[in-house]
Amino acid sequence: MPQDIYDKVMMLAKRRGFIYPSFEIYGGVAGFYDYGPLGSQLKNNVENLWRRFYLLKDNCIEVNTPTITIYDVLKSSGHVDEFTDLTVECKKCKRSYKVEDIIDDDISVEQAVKEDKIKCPTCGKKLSDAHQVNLMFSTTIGIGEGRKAFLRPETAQGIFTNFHLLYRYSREKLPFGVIQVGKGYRNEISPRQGTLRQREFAMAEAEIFFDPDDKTHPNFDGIKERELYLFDNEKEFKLTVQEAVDKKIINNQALAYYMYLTQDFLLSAGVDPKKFRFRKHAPDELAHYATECWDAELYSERFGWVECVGIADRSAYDLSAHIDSSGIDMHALRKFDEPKTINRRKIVLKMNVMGPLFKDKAGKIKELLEKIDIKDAKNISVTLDGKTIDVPENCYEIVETKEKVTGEKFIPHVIEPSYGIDRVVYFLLEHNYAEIKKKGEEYRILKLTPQMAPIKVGVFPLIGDKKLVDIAKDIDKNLRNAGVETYYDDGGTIGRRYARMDEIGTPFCITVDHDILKDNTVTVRDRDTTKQQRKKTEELVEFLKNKLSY
RNA sequence: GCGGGUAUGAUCUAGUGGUUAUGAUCUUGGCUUCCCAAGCCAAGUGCCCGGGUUCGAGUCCCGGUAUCCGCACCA
Repeated sequence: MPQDIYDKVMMLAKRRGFIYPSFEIYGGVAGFYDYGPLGSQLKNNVENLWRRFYLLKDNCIEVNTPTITIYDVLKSSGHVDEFTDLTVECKKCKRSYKVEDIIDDDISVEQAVKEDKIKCPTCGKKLSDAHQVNLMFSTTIGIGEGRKAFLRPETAQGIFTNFHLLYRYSREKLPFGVIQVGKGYRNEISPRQGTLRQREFAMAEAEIFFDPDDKTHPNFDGIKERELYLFDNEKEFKLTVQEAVDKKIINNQALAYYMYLTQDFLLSAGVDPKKFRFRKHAPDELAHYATECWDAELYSERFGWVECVGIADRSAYDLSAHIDSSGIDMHALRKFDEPKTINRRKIVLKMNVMGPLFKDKAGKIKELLEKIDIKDAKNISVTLDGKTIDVPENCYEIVETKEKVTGEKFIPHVIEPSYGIDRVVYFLLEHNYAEIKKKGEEYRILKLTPQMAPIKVGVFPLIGDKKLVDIAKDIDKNLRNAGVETYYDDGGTIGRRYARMDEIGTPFCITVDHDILKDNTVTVRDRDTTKQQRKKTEELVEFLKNKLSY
């Protein structure tokens, strides 16, 4: 029996082709959902609106990288170590532990569990239910042993691993932002709550790279007087973006700017402003890579406040990690206002002397010599394989040079807004779902914005008269050719057809009645007011395009 | 992963171990020619999966799966 809005929304979603449980004919699998025809279109509309905000408004660039990600990347990023622990819980004191931390190395985990060797370090009670907490799906690349890999738990790493190329693409100027829209995978222990927590899910992430000494944003002035909807774990309040930064409630301009962009996006998409807020992560709930994080939370009548967007300051965490493990230079250059001239003593090696003298070690010695700090022009030596090797004076020259230094290297910091698209899609359905009574019967309207609605216009002949049908079909075709998603319908009564469109959020309906034969006009009905206005057929495309534009 | 509830057409739902599984919504065709889910006629689609008990299981039992609630988990 339908009980609350979640049930009603999910019923409607399944019946009308928004969301289906995946693999249902084989019993279904928890954590997987299909988007049907209308759901796919709605999701596309959400993603495309998102792109408008990040690609157009914020001038980001977009990339696409594989969902299968090699071990090395996720090892460096910290995901491997944070994700593959066998954990146990103590039923009594409710603590959970990594098994490796509390048992001896010389017994296997299975054995330890069987023999009750695992005891709670805090209260001494027996621990049970050891289980693998590995939120990444693993796979192998190639046949046989193959190469270890995972399905990515976030799209971000594909951006970080290309940083040096993208930095060049952006003409070596900061800040610049890179986005990726795609699937992420987390092998959740027990996914629930429908599409709000899936094992395969759509994400839209932006990684914006900043100079850590300058976390300002070029568009900040334009939005600094706008209000942010904030929550400090006690009360909800509003502050302008500027105030939030001044009062240090939000650490820096960049973070605050992307919070506002996120708020603007969600409200434009049709999220109910009364069911929206930002909540700051407490220090102990921060992800391993984050130094500050704000969640955009949306309110569900069933589930309460749900995180839909995380906006994190990842600092230099990821780039540092990839520099360390790959050896690739992913630094950025901070240019000085004026190039500085630095006097340097430099060693110039005479390889024609060193070669014959050191033979196969010459190359390595050269590398070492180029790194050392030269204090004494004489008595130069290096340590190779534990042996000290003196380098005779005839092997090199010390020259005094003046070098122009144009800037200093640093590792950029990253601000990351990360969106769970499936959650946004669900909330658009829940927040826009409305029920009214019509003649005592329940009447459902999905008040999606015209921009988000999967179908923009219903096109109907008032009655099945062939003349009207032909004209209506013609109008339908013209609108489609003009790029407007339509739905032609001549089945059932006119009221039923309006009702069908209202239920899937179609904002407009065009009805062709007999007046078309006199003055070439049709009626255009507005979903929310049910008011109609007459329009000449030749005005339709322009009229609708105007209503549907962003 | 633990404990509890639930599972009947696309959706909602009735069903006491015993004929061909109830009703509604829905979909399709026909009549009606109509501006907000009208009516009439006809048709269509279903007992989550696997075992067991029984002469006989949608119904009882066991296991699985899905889903809901609570706990844990959600970097």
